[in-house]
Amino acid sequence: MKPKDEGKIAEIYAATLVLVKEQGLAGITMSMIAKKAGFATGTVYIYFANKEELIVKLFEKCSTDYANDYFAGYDPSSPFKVAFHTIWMNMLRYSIEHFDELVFIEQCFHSPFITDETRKATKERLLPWRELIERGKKEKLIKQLDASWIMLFVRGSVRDLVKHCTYNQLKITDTFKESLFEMCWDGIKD
Amino acid sequence: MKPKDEGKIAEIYAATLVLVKEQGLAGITMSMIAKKAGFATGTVYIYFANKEELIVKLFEKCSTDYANDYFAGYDPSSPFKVAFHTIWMNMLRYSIEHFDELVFIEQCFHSPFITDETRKATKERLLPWRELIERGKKEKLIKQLDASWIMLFVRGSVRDLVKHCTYNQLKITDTFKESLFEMCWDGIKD
DNA sequence: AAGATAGATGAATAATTATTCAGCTAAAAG
DNA sequence: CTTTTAGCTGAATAATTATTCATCTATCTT
Repeated sequence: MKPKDEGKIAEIYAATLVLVKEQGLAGITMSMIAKKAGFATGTVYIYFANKEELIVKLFEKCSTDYANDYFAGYDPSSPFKVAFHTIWMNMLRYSIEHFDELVFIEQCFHSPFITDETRKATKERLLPWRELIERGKKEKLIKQLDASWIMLFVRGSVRDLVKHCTYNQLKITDTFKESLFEMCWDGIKD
Repeated sequence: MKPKDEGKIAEIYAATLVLVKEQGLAGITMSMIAKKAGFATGTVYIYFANKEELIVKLFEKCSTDYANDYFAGYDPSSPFKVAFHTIWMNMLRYSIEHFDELVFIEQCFHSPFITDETRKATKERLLPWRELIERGKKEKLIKQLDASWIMLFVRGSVRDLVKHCTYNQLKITDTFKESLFEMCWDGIKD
């Protein structure tokens, strides 16, 4: 028997992400995905039962990758600002390097494919980030605002900046990154 | 002869916005729109040649309304921080009161319906906002960063916060608004 | 090396959705 | 009040897209 080529799943995912970035979730079809990935339409159905399963599985993959990346090198015992900086930079790096995944996740959030439970699970993966913010509040280093607001303030500003830079093909330098960090930090610090 | 009921256009628009907010651009059909608006599918085609025209016209309407609202009560001769506050509050108010339009515009940006020219035109409507930021830089009141970055920093943070509050049905109080404003302001001030 | 099994193909079919249109209705004009 | 015109309807049709499947192919097993 011929073994399943698991590498094809990655190719299907990659093709889907590129197409969604270019056309949006509303603009993609299964045959477009197959063509972009370089094989026949029917092949996609060997790996995924249908379009919905493909989208949902890709969403879950992106969502967990995203959360893992968030906490790379994060040491909860380090000083607050250091820890915050680590996660902030991870967030920025992920947004830049996996821009198509960022767009895909965002589009899925407003689509019939993703259920409320999935949405909730996605948020829960960022719990350590929330806990860090709470710690910053306790240590009186940042403003005494709801942790969600702080998190959204930070993420929202990073996201829109990365979008702008990506669409306008602007190189994001280290100096630029530190300037952005400073904006975020100044915004939340006590 | 029977006159065209121009009010129907508004009903079609409203139905479309609600559906896109609930289902995303990928999840809506012409019959869903007609049903939601309360009349027959064919009627939609009396007012719009096809689905694309409907989406594009609605996008343009939302986009101009948005830009107009941005500058309501804006007096360029007032002190920088006052002017900034006015526009910032307009942005927030619009995002809250016209949340479905916000979602719709965002979805359209990543869709096959909107062309690059339309995207560009949308940005150009916010020119006075850019000019205000440049003025703030000249007056050394805000950081010497690219005006686009400042604008995106502000808009991104506001957008994600409004999304969160809307989806979680949190009431946005005046105190809350001023707290958010302060975060933004602290982030960009020199 | 031959048989067996599961992957790969892409044209055929099914399902969904966009769009049309023949008949119907309401309002304006005369 | 009648005519006329254009809006309205929703079932019918066209177009698009998802999904299947008969056939072919590659590779594993013995």
